[in-house]
Parts: sequence; structure tokens; C-alpha cells
Amino acid sequence: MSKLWGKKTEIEFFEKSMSFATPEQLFYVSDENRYLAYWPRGYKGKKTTLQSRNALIGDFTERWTRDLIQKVVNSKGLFAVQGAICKEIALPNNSPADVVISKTGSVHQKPEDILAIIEVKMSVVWNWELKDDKLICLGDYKTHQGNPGLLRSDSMLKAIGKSINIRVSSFKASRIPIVIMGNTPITNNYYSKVDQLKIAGIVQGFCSINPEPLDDNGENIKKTKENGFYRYDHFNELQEFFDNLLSEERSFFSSMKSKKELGHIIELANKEDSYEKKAERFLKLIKE
DNA sequence: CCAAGTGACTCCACGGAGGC
DNA sequence: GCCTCCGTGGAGTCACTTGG
Repeated sequence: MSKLWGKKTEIEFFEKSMSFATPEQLFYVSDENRYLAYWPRGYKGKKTTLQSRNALIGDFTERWTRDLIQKVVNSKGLFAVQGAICKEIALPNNSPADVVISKTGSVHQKPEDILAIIEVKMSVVWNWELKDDKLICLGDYKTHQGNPGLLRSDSMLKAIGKSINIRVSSFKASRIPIVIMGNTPITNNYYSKVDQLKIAGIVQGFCSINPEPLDDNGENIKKTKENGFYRYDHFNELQEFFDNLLSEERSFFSSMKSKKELGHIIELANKEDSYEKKAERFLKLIKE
């Protein structure tokens, strides 16, 4: 069974990165010459802002997610593609999809081949110290000054913005589910927002694949009321989510019409024989 | 009244596009 | 082929708000 995100994943990130990057590119150097992943809570010494780690952790987490999703869809004969480009649905080469589930393995994608879009928003969660070439975990995200992953409000806003951008890009994007994958919980003032985004059909779910983001069994949210956020604790749980997500085609729809127009559209759509045909007619009519 | 949280703003590395 | 510009993404800063 595949492992989800945890301390071992972060050790892997640092060890892999240190084969080509210097410690100064990966860690802050404190006043006492300690090498730290984040500034510890309460640290009052001189601080700098590390930039060189950003691209590395971004690439690592996207690759890691691609590999995880590939295991989820392997049995279906599908592909998980990192950095997928599809200009028609607002995924140009300077802002590609982090990971997509597709019928083909190519970076250049057609809208009809894409089955799901996954936006990865992950970072280093725990604090680490590099000491004598060894990595020591100093504590969870409550013990350092950083605000990792989806706990940052602007990360949430970026994710929402990118999702809406895809939604309004083309009618071809309307059947493609969008999932935001992080490795932290979300803050409580986004609980109702993620549920509303799910109900409105903009985003099909924010999730964390970090089963134990806090040490000592620290309490953290498992799910919101309407499953707009969900923490996956096992690979099987994640597998079930994607099985369900890919099992039946859905359609996103939106518009701004008068009640009179809408009533007319419903009346016309209702003349069709089956529920599916009524839906197809309705979706066709509201975009006219 | 103070600590924690929030969000706008800023920084910087990277990589692609386009000009020369 | 080189250089400059610019968008992207992770992360720190800081003024302000909120809740205990």
C-alpha cells in the first residue's frame, strides 16, 4: 500500500535536494549558525527570507502527487500527467495544470481526454534542523513561524481563482472535476467557503493527504460538513474518492438570467424524453 | 488588553517569450 | 544565441482585526 504524506516524505525531499542543492539553498541559517527549515516560534534573532527552496519543493510535491495519482488510476489504464498544457481550458504553458488525470500521457492535452484536474498546494509542513548531516524534526507547524500549504489564505485564494479561471474558460471544461490537494488542514474561516464552492460546482473538493499533520495526536479537522474539505488517512480512502469522482460524468453550469428566461428554458428542456436528454437540452439552452 | 489570525503586499528564483 | 521582460509560486512582513 502506498504511503501518504508524512515526515518521511519531507526527509526524502531534503535528502534528494541536497544531492544537487547547497544547505544554504534549503535552510535558514540562524544567529547560532543552526540550519533550520523554518524560523521557530519565538525566534527573535536576525531573519532572512529564503526563496531558493520554493521552486524545489513545488516541483517535488507535484512530482510526488503525480506518482501517487498514477497509482490511483493505474488499474483503469489512465495516466497522471505533471504540468499538463491545454490552452482551450485556461492551462497555457506558463500556468499549466499541476497534475491531470487523462486518457493520454502527453504534456499537451485535449480537453476531451482530461478526466480531472488536480491543483497541488503543498509545502514543507514540519520544522527541521540539519545537524551533522542529519535531519532532526523540531516540531509540527504550530512550533514554527511559517504558514504552510492551504493554511495560507492566499494559497486558498490562488487555488479558488485558478479553478474559476478554468470554469469560465470554455464549455469544454464544464465536465472536468477540479480537486485541490494539499498536505495541511485549512483554517476554520474557509470551512463554509469550501463547502459552498463544492455545492456551487466550482471545486469538487479541497483535500489533505497528510494523515497526521500535528504531533502528539494533535486535533485537526477530518472533514467539513459537506465534504468540501476532507483529510485522507489511507490510500484506500483516496482511491475510493477518485473512483467515485471518475465514475459518472457531471456538468458544471452557471448563468445570470431572468426568471422568465430560465422558466422558458426549463419548459423547453422538459419536453425531452429522458432525464439525461432533459439535462443535455437544458445545458445547451443556458449557454445560448 | 494582548496574542493569534488575516490578508494585502513584497521578495526572489525560475523559465518561457520575444526582441535584437 | 544572448538579453530583458514578465508571470508564477512559495514564503516573509506588517498593519489591522478579532476573540478570549
